Amino acid sequence: MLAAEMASEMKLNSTNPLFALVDVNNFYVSCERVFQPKLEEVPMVVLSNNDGCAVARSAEVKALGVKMGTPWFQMQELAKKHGIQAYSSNYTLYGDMSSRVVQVLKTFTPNLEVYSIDESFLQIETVLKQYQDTIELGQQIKGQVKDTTGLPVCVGIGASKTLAKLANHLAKKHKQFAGVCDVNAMAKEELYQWMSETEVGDVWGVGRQIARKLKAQDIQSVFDLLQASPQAMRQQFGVVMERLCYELHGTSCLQLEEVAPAKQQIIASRSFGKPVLNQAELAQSVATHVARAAEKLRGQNSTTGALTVFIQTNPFKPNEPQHHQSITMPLAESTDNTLTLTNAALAGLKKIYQPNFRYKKAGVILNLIGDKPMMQQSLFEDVESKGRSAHLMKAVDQINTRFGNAVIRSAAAGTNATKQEWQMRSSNKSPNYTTRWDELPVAR
DNA sequence: TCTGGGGTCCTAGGACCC
DNA sequence: TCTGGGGTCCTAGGACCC
Repeated sequence: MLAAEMASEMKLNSTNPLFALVDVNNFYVSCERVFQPKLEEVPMVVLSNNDGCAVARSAEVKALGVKMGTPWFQMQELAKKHGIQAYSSNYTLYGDMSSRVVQVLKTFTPNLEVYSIDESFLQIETVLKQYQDTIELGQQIKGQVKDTTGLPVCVGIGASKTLAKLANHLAKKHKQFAGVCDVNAMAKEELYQWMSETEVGDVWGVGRQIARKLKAQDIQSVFDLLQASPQAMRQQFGVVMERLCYELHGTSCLQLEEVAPAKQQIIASRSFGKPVLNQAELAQSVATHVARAAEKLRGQNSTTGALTVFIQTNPFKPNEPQHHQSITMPLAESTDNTLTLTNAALAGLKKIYQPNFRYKKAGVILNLIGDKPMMQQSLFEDVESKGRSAHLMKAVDQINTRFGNAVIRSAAAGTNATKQEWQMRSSNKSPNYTTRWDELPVAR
């Protein structure tokens, strides 16, 4: 290599970002263990709402082959055989522990993105000079978090977020890394070796579907994916996949997001422990969900212009009659008022509720995009038989009965009605089409 | 009998406008 | 009335994440 090239490469390296991903091991399980040290080494799981399924597994349970999301009732025998203990989840506790971890991480660098309840990305190239090397920094982070919170973490380091994720995966899986892995400092040959031993499905952003399609073309390992042309991957899977390929090559495409953007939607929903058969009980649960959602809404200083209510029967019981329905209620003006939202939600529920179904889940969604009233119509019932126009008409009818002068956005989309028939009025200032039911034409 | 609760981004394709 | 290109806006649905 020429001196000039080397110099330019050095310069490039000095400004290139370096990411560390800090991830708590078996987060929920580890939280429980902090407060009950006797659970250390005990095979255990933390269960979802209603103690339905395992949402966290200790290392011992993972080793037994128990998958994430396994229903608790399905692992009864295994639990008995291996003495697996189960705990109900305590999200308040986990949230608190999570922020303590973040506080510790912020003492290393303010350039930090809280990615999930148990993971943060740190941008570390600027603070590196205070340490011997990246491994030293990683070990310091790991030690500090453990000393301060009692929680075990692994640290993965790489030139892109995707590589940091991969490094974290290696640190978790292979003991010889002692919890800290830097794929950036690795010799190329070694990295490629690890990559060829790691399944392509383990890459951040490659889910089940894409992994299946990749494997069908004999792209089995991360290394195989690295060999593929990003352009070809884009052709097949889209731009997200292309970015992912570049990231694997060490070109950072995904930036650190230090300020969490405001949510675009807020969901509050729950499954019922046992089937619910009447509207009154559904109403009660919906009201609770609205209250929670409204709290979250105020928490981020937003208002919402529309609210979706949905109710569902149990999809795991295909032999029972299924009823999945939702309705979006536009609001006269954007609000964060619990009472207003509750009234709209209950009115919506009244419209979609049908007796003689065994309901398993209810929830509400607040749509916040642009703070504008927003309509999303999705009534699933009878779509096939009635066709789309009839379907839409019914939706419009339902809303209009309640609101008289309904705000309908894009109501004409997907129907056979022409522009003249619909006579929609719109302007740039008000992107919503306002119309009345009695002005709507009959769908053909 | 018992199967979580959140979120995001992207694409395809229709309606519409000029 | 027909044809058509270029562009925007919108929704549904798929795929992914923890």
